[in-house]
Amino acid sequence: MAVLELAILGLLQEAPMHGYELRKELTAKLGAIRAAISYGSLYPTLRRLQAAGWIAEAAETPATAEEVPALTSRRGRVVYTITAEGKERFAQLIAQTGPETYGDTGFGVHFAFFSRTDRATRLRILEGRRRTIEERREGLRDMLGRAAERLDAYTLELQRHGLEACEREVRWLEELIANERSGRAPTVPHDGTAGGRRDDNSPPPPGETRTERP
Amino acid sequence: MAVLELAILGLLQEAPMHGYELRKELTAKLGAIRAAISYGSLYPTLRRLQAAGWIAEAAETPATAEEVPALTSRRGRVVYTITAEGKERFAQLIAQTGPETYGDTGFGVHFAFFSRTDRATRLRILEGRRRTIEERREGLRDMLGRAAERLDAYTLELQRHGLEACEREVRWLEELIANERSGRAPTVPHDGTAGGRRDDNSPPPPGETRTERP
DNA sequence: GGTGCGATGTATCGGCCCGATACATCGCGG
DNA sequence: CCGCGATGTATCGGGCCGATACATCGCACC
Repeated sequence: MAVLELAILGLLQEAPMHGYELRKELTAKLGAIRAAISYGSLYPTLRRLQAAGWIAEAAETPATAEEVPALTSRRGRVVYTITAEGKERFAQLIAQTGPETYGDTGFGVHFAFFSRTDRATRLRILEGRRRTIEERREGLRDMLGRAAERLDAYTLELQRHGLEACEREVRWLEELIANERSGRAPTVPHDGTAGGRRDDNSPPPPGETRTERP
Repeated sequence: MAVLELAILGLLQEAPMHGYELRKELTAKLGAIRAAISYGSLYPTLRRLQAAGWIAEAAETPATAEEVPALTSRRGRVVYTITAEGKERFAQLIAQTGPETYGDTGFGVHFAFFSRTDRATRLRILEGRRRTIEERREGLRDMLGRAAERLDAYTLELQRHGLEACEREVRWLEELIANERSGRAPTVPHDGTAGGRRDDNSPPPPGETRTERP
């Protein structure tokens, strides 16, 4: 359910990471959605995921143990790895869609992991989101029509701006949906990395698909 | 600090209301910002505001008391009124600006009450928001430039869409700022209701400014 | 004349996530 | 040699949400 849970599980599938690094990657991946993830959310979530068995702690020991045993009692960065159950959990979360999947942040985080989502689910989410935004749009239109005289000029201007944003997003979603249906990747092919022409993306070629990381 | 606190205080200044009605007005006024206010936030907040003395309970008795005393022990709708201290609190909250004023929801709720805000503060908020969005925009530009190859096509597309939204909002804010400086009200004069040509809006003509309400 | 259903209305509980805060290490420039 | 910013882990209080429960009223439908 939670946004962070999904995002952490997704990122740890690319590479093991410690909290600080995780936050940076999270901020990069979700930068368009929310400003920055707070440690006040991150660390408790990590603890929760670990307790559930989705992720495991792999304390970073400097090559050989016994080395520098207690000088300042260096706690060292705590590196987390995703477990097999965690991968299962991620797959389950990414595939299941509900009303909250179509809210602003819910949709954002799902979209950010579309390259790990099968096409049918992608379409389902895209269409659900479109539906949701269309309803919001209708609500704003009604308000700008019927109840216009009850609201002051600033509130009206806010609604107007919101309405425009809705219309724009619907158009965007429509494009994405058309692309999905025709088997293409999102706009601007860039190179071939994740763009190509496959009509589904089954679990990325076995062998973990991790990006290189020092 | 809280969004709801500000919004409730602002709405109760237009007319006394009970919870259910308050939620509808809240949803209308903030419809462009957040979907719908949850009762799970609303009622506890009302309790908090009442405890602090910003609002007061005015139990709705059907004309004469003693009438229909205990049949089904009708609890009746609880109507809330803003107190003098509440109005003071509102004025203080609306005038004080900080980093959280420039976040998405913080800005939205402040903007929705701009007709109760003096022009200097309006300009300060508008410019602070612009600054904030410009920074977000730069962050997204950097990501689409430097780190483009680290991200998949979908994440990239999400950033691109977010970047466009930022650019659009900056343009919108620029217009609003120009309008404020020139002493005009927000775009589209509509009629004269709240739009006219006053260069400040001192507390709306004494006498409560309440809209008619049955 | 009953019956069910949607709108009205108040309220609580568990849980996610945020902002503030605290504390410790490291490398670098002044 | 001293401060300062980046790296790094962690807790606490509190706002807000989603689910849930419960009660009344009026209207349509049978």
